[in-house]
Amino acid sequence: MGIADRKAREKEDLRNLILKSAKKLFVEKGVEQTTIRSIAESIDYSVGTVYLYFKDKNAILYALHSQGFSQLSGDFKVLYNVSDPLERLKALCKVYIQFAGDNPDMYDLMFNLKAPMEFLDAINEGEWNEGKGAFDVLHTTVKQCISEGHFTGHKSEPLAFMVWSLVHGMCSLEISKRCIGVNIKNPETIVSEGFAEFAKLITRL
Amino acid sequence: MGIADRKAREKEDLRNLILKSAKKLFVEKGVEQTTIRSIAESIDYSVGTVYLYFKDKNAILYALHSQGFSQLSGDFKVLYNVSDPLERLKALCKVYIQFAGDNPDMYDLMFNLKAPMEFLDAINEGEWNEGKGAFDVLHTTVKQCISEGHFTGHKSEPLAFMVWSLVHGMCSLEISKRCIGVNIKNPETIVSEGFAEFAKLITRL
DNA sequence: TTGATAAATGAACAATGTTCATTTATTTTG
DNA sequence: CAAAATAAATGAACATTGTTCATTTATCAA
Repeated sequence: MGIADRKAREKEDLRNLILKSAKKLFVEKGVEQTTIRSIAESIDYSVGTVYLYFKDKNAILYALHSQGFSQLSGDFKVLYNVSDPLERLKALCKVYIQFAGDNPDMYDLMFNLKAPMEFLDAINEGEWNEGKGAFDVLHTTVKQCISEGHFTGHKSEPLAFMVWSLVHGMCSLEISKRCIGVNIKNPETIVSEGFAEFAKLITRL
Repeated sequence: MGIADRKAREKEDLRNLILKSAKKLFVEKGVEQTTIRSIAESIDYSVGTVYLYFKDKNAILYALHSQGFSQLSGDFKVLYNVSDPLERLKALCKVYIQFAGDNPDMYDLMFNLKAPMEFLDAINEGEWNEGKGAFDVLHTTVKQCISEGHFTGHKSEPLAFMVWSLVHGMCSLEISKRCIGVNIKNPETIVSEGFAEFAKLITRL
């Protein structure tokens, strides 16, 4: 059916238009300041139409949340070129940090906002495939580091979690501007400096 | 003036009552679900009265934010008993993690919520003494580790930031339940296991 | 007792997320 | 092609929020 196809395509298009506009407004004005009305208005549709495509505001947040993880996964693809596991581990952290720095609002949405996860709870049984995929890349890399003789006596999963926590913590603190409040000398470069210390630290192991 | 004193005390009392009740509701129902009306109702005062004692909702959040840092600083006091800097550094992390685990909602309010920081921006020039104090304890400890021969070739401030990021990241990921979504085998123990890996790692340096 | 000051009230407002009866557009049917 | 059926879109209406402020009530000083 060509007509059904076209209608499906049109529905998909409008759905994407809503998401695109919502993301733009989120980045510009923040999640809380972005109203369904403003989203609707920005694409010249009525409020009700938005609710025809998304159950509620959290559903929009979750959809963007998913898009964010797709993008991050895409960014991770450059890691295929790095054969040495330890170098790949460090490169992975850098890609992660770069992503957070380039898309702070998106990062916040993905990791700090609770709304998308609540939506996830409500829908299925907490299955969060995007996040799982990203963590697996890290975990696998750590395992490869270990099997190449690094991190002797360490367990892969807690170690991977530790690395994730480290980079996530740096990005979160930077994004929420807690570094500035705490009077760090160079808030602009503290993340890369902090990570450099970590890289130095693990290179010897 | 005894009367003026009593009145000042009464004002202080009511202010604290509002805070106490607000904190209780925040912990029970979450920050967003707690309305000014519900706070007022729970202490049998009218909505307007709450606004007599706090400029707006963010002011309440910031007051609790400050209380949280006071509590954390208090918890840090046990560290005076630990003379070895490296042991003290590890103990500091443990106290931090313990605090976050015991008061997840408070921790979230202190480190993830943007509202209190926005309030801070609005009032004075981003001076955030409570946070500064807590970071200084960490920074000083790291410096002492270095002067005792640990972490050779590392810079104290970025290293302190790295440690802070690590524990903050672990606590944040745990509190926001991202660990569960990502299919970590034992989400209940991953924080202590992750930290154990870190402790093992720095003990050799 | 009375007037002034401070404290407390709650109705009212604007903004928000959300719903749903109604209208409009599109497709299918006779 | 007209009419019925289906799908899509609308926006007025509702409940709930943070916030304000004219009014009332309580407290104190003269």
